[in-house]
Amino acid sequence: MSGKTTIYDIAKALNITAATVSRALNDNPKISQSTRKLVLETANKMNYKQNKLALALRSGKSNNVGVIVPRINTNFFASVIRGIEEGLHPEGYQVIICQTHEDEDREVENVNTLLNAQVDGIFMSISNLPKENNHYIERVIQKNIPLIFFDRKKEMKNVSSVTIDDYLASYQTTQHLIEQGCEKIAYFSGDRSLEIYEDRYRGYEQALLDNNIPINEDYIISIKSNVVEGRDAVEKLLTLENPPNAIFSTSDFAALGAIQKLKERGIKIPEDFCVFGFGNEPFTKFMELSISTIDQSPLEMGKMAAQVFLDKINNKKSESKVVLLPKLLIRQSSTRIIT
Amino acid sequence: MSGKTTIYDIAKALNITAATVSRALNDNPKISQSTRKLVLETANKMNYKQNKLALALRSGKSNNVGVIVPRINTNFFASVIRGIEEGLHPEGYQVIICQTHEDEDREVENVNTLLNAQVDGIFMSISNLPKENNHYIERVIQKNIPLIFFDRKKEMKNVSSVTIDDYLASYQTTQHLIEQGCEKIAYFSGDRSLEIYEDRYRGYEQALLDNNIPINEDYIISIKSNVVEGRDAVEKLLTLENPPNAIFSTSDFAALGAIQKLKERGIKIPEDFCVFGFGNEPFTKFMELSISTIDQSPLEMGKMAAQVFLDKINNKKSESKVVLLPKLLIRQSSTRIIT
DNA sequence: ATACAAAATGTAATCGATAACACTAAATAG
DNA sequence: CTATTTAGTGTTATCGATTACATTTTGTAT
Repeated sequence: MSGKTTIYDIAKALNITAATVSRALNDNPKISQSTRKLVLETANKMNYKQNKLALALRSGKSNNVGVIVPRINTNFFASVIRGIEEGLHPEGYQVIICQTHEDEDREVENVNTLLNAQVDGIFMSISNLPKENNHYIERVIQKNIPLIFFDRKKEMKNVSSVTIDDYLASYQTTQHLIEQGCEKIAYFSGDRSLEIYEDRYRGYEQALLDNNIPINEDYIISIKSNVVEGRDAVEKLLTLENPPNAIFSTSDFAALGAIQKLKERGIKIPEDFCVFGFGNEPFTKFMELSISTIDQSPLEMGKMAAQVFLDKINNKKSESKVVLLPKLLIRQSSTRIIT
Repeated sequence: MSGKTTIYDIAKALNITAATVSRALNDNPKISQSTRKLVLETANKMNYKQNKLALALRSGKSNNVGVIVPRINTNFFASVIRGIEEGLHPEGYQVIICQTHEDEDREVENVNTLLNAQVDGIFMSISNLPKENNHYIERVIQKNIPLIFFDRKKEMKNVSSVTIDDYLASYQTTQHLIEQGCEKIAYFSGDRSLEIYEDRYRGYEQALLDNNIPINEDYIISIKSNVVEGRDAVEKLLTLENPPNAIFSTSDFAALGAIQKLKERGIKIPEDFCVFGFGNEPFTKFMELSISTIDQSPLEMGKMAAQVFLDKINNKKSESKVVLLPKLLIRQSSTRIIT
């Protein structure tokens, strides 16, 4: 009795067949009330639990979905996953999580693993820039398994996506900084071969152009999302002949690093210098000098992604491109003028 | 051609049987080099991927493990999960994540779901205090599925656990605060019906006793882990006739709330008041006034839990109780004396 | 009581991979 | 040149649940 009761065990106990047991358990109309009741009672007594694997093999649906993210221990990704989980759990789906650690090979491997596991759908925030090598993504599409990109998407046919309007977020932020009296705005960019970072850059650029501010290439620095890179970037900026008086960082962590370094140099924020982050990491709110940032509504993003998946599964829509509105959180680090 | 190649398809293509194909793919010795090569080539050409579900059904091993946590979007749990994932991925396991939202029913439900899904092991940080109702846990043990508690454990036979030495962490912290000249130490406690919170309380208590400081019941406040509760608790403490001059909070978030409120009241930290948190949330380090806290090594905890699971699976050990050492991170919020 | 419809149950195939056992063919021993 | 080993394949049952189809039982009408 290692605790594995199957419908055959129940059938044997009641001297009927497994088919009847199955029908009873599934509320099949072709069954008498008496046997149904008997089966249900016995199943309960024998502590029967349906083997989802057997079901999955037969039905071709595993009731699992996969989520592929660069890493899970950042607020953003953890929250999106939570959103997906909350959206899908009521429908009986379990979430399988894979991390790529920003590694391209790992991403390919993860996709394959999930396909082997027969997941019913894949949610993914891409880590790399699958140059021409979309092979592994094509395979998902071919197998007709719903694929939903979130945040870091890639424009493709037959693939859904849920993102925020990164262009708008960036445009509005830049506009805000200009309104605060900053015209020399440095920009910390992520890898622009990823669509979101390209969109953000375009927003920044356009806002400057619309305000007749020329683009200064010296102000544009490519960084990775961490504190140290923010510090280093500021150091570089301050050595310029004509240093900036604001930073729009596409990473909250880099924004934090920038603030640290600026303070060390005795530069006053926001009086002398404004800083704006991106992502609404929890710490941005907690700081003594709270950091202005952009909220990407990760929880809603996850829930929306779940909904897109369900719509596809239920044949309501074949493909959706959902774009959420960014929320500018204007806090102390960029507030000179109180309106 | 929806992209589902099975070994039968390969067999048919080569005019051999599925058994032979299976043997070829599994490097079975009873096969000729020529057919093996042929099969491998054909499998590759037909883009064959093994169906893990079929394998799982037959072998009884799903190669999935389940993780049950209160929530995933906090640094601690996200990091533990990351650790588990990193420890298990090389062995071919996938991680399925479930959240309880601190709800007892949800916890029971999650365990059942994971059992149905035939997971090979369950990692869990318990949300509730299964009074006498250990039924759902017993079932896991009966089915002989490795169960590993982490952090929030419950002492049980046949169940492994990975925790830090909460008693020691608490004792050392209290001792540290006393050494900093604080003898009136308030204590923010979690729910003491959970073992970890009881252990932490005992450490606090013992350290005071060992220093001949009487316990002041007014200083002991039960809180939930968030900023607001920390603020409220401080307010209460400051109305006391004899208010404390230090707080040891078992939650970083509450510690942050406390610091905010103390500053608003013009109380200087650490000169007039020391604060110590618990958990090493990222923000504690980033604050202008960095917050002293205790690191629980969540990544290592996860990796260790993974190892404990593997040891059990491989019959190396039947049950392990691993206790990691806490790391006191003494930062500005509790540093009066610089040694 | 007979015929026939309706209800309830049984039989067997299926999902995909594996493995114990059976079998064929070639290889070696005598 | 026959006997026996052995390398290589084939046959078939299995994991657990579901379901189309077949069969039995029950109920109803005449």
